[in-house]
Amino acid sequence: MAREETVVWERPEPPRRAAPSELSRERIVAAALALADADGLAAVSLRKVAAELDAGPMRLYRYVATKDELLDLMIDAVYGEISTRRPPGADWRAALRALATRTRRAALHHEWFADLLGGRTHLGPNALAHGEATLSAVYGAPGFGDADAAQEAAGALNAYVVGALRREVAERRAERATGLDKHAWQRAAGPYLTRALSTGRYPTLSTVVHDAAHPSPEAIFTAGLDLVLDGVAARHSA
Amino acid sequence: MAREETVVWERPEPPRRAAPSELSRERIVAAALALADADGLAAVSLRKVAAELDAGPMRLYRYVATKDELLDLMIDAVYGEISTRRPPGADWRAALRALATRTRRAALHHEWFADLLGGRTHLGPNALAHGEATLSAVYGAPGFGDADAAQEAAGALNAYVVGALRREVAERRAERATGLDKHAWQRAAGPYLTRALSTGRYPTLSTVVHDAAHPSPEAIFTAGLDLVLDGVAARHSA
DNA sequence: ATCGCACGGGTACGACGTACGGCGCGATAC
DNA sequence: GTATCGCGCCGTACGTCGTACCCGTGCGAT
Repeated sequence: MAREETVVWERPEPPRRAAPSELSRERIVAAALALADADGLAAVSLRKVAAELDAGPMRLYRYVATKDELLDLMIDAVYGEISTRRPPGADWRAALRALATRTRRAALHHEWFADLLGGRTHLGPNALAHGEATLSAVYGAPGFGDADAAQEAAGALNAYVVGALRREVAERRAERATGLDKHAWQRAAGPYLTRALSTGRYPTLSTVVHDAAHPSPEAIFTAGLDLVLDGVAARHSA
Repeated sequence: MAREETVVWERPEPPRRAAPSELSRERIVAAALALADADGLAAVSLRKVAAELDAGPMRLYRYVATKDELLDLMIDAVYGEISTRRPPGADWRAALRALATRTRRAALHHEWFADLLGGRTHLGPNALAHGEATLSAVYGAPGFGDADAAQEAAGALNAYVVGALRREVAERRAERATGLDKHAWQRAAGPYLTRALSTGRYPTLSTVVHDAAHPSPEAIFTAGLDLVLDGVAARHSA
């Protein structure tokens, strides 16, 4: 650093006790969440997170071994926002419904969460708590004694939620990209789609798209959710 | 380029008719698939794909506007590998089962496909054909006249498949990362998990993990699949 | 007061997606 | 036949990324 190239007088003071900004995983993750919420996952870089905390990039490596690890922490933070409290007096079905709905709310609040959902095994404490809540909703229920049955039900439900949320977020983004137009998506989303559908190569698809009532995203989510829960119930009674 | 800074004799010839390597979307996508299959999605960069075809990076931009567009083409190429032919004499249930199973096979063959599943709206011709096949399996079935019901069933099934495949691929990778050990995953996957489970904070989770039979991934996939199909059937008869 | 060591984090590297603009080629005008 | 023009292809270069490396700093032992 500027060995002798200037005289003392015009050489800056040593970097003011560097950056006395206190760091912690919590502060780091909070800053990362803020960036991701504001501008998407792509806006989360170690450099930007660090800058947000008045630090150089490498300081973060004391708290996090790799960028992926930061993402893991972010995921678990969101799981932490999803309450796992069971509504009082709720049967297994209502309990599962509540968990799924809350997960959906979290994913819509942090759209980047959907990008990460199911991408790597989530083993953070909050994710485990979420898994615990899901499993205990069915495992305790009468007639659900089998551990395998419980795992199967919880796994299937979870898979549905992951897939449904990813699709919903993807559609929401596509919609937003074609201008903020309200529900003109299925006919405005690129004249391309209209053209593709009118080629006659996808007859069922175009009939269905044309005839369907296009319910709200929330209605679609709950309809599919109930469908899966019906499947769980079918196994349950058998 | 080297305006006059050397004499002719030591100035290289003009770049030999550049690279006469013939390009096409097909060749580009094929090269990208090969890279992704070999080393994962992260290994797919425009530079590497181009290099594979003896071209400079920018040549690809004649065929593809952006890297995301290349990814879209890759996705559609995989959808193209998934046969949409309906098994002869199959009812709606068998038809959906066949589609889901084939999708799974494709995702296990191209693990990176799972990374992209559900991430953006898939509107390529092969993806549309896949959607057509899914919808027509239920829309034609007796008692499935309602377009909304068909869309609901197809959507729920698709969401399940996306979530289940992402989880399966993620687990497979985690397993591979802890050494190639066969099925020691649930007890070796980090002593961390064992420790976490023995804290007593996840009682159901640890009971279930301990008691469950841990079936093969394929069995898990089909079990969940049948559960969802049961749900579809429940709606169907109603 | 001096020395030695450990380690925190700044500097720098290689790779990325792609904006930009200059070079070379084909078409047009004489 | 030659000179000029314009366009479009793609090489060069920029800004950014994750993180390896290693130097300088500050502390504990002497």
